Amino acid sequence: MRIINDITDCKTCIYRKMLFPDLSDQEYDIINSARKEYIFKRGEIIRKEGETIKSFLYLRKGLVKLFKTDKSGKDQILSINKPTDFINLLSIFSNSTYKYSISALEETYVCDVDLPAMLDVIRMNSDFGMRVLNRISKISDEIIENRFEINQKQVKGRVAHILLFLSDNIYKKSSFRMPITRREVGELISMTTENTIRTFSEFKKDGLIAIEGKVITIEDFERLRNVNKTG
Amino acid sequence: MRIINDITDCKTCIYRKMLFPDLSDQEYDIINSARKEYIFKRGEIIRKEGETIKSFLYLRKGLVKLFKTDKSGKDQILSINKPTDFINLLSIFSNSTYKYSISALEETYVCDVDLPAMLDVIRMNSDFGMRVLNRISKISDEIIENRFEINQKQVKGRVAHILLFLSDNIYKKSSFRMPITRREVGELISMTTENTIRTFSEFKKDGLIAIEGKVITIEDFERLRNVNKTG
DNA sequence: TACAAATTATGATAAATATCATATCTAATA
DNA sequence: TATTAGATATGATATTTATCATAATTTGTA
Repeated sequence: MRIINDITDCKTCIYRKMLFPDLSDQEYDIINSARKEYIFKRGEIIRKEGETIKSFLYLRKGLVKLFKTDKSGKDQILSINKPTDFINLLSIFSNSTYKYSISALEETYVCDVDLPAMLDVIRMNSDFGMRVLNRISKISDEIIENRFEINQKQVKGRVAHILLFLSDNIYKKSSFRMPITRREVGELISMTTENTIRTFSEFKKDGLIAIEGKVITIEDFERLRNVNKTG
Repeated sequence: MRIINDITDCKTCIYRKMLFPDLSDQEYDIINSARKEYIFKRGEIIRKEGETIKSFLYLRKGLVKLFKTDKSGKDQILSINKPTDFINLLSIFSNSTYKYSISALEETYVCDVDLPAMLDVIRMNSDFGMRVLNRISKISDEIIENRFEINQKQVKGRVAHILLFLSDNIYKKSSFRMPITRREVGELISMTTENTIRTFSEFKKDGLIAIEGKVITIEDFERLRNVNKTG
């Protein structure tokens, strides 16, 4: 992890319009002066379950996973998040400590705004508050919705679900480098690594996808979407 | 469903201290005049997936389930909620329509406050807003946490989890009338009705619980907690 | 480059869970 | 009260998934 000293001013940030379109100069200054920017390398832990929540985290660039570790040491992945998500989740309002960990799946840029400063601006500008709330709550909603989907399916449907999620939501391409290992796919869909791998092999054999090293190409969207629905 | 015409004034409501300890008279009046109170009988639907969210719902008395229905018509229960939960969940901030349905598991009293009035008071009183947010976000957090727990376990552990949830969190007694059928227990823990029933029978045979009609008595907490942890 | 560790891969088998069938019991209601 | 739908119960069997074992391949790093 590396702190960026020469940070971008929020006023000129390219993401400004996505979140801060209507703050006053004073409000910008409060956020800007309470803000740090960090780069995390692939594999680095951004926040660990149990740590005190001290700031809002805004994902500027990169890809992260939110996960929990059970007593036996096994991980369960709650979600994969991309720019420009807030990755603090709801816990920021209901808990003082993180209930999950966050780690970087690729080089990731995070804006870190001190909690009190952010709450001050939310209190000053309730529209901004609602927008933040809206964005944060969407992440919880998606996790719940996603678990609902996953729970209805069995292995093949679950793997298809994840492949389509990566293709449709993250990369918006039919060909992409897998950002997570097969084990992690398993942690995301509550399946063993072996069965996840087997399913990838089967999809390849059946011509649904092509696998070249880490690169996956979806070759038959129609059938894959069908497996997602029915399998 | 029946509307209560002679509704309790928030200022004198016994639940006041749990949520509204510090509102001004003006703020009370805004909420009070935008408020209705309903009684739902056991089995009645309180809100249906897809309906427009028009109000905050506060559970005064009773017990409800939040559930989603998939394409094939099967239900999945997200959570069971008791007084004095807000039962709107997060969707209230991130969606305009319900993403799940709510139904009454017993006679249930619900306070229904128009959304715009509630948002006005939240804007006027940010401490109140934070308290509401805190309460709502806790429900989402609990759903996520609960799924995490359930996913790690297999049938026996899952059934034990639900029995202990009902005993520890809902009734705070070792003996209680089951508020949901075995099918619904299955919908809550992602298991078939048959396997859920079989597990109840097995717990009975092993002396962990006693079953008399709808009444369940936990007879051996220690072993049941152990099954919850390990099985 | 070479080594170690992690990842992907696949087979054989065991275990868990779902499905189908049938029967009894219970609760709602005409 | 008689009827019926739903809930509980249990067995037999099929299907799905996990576990264990072993090997090839890839990746990170000394």
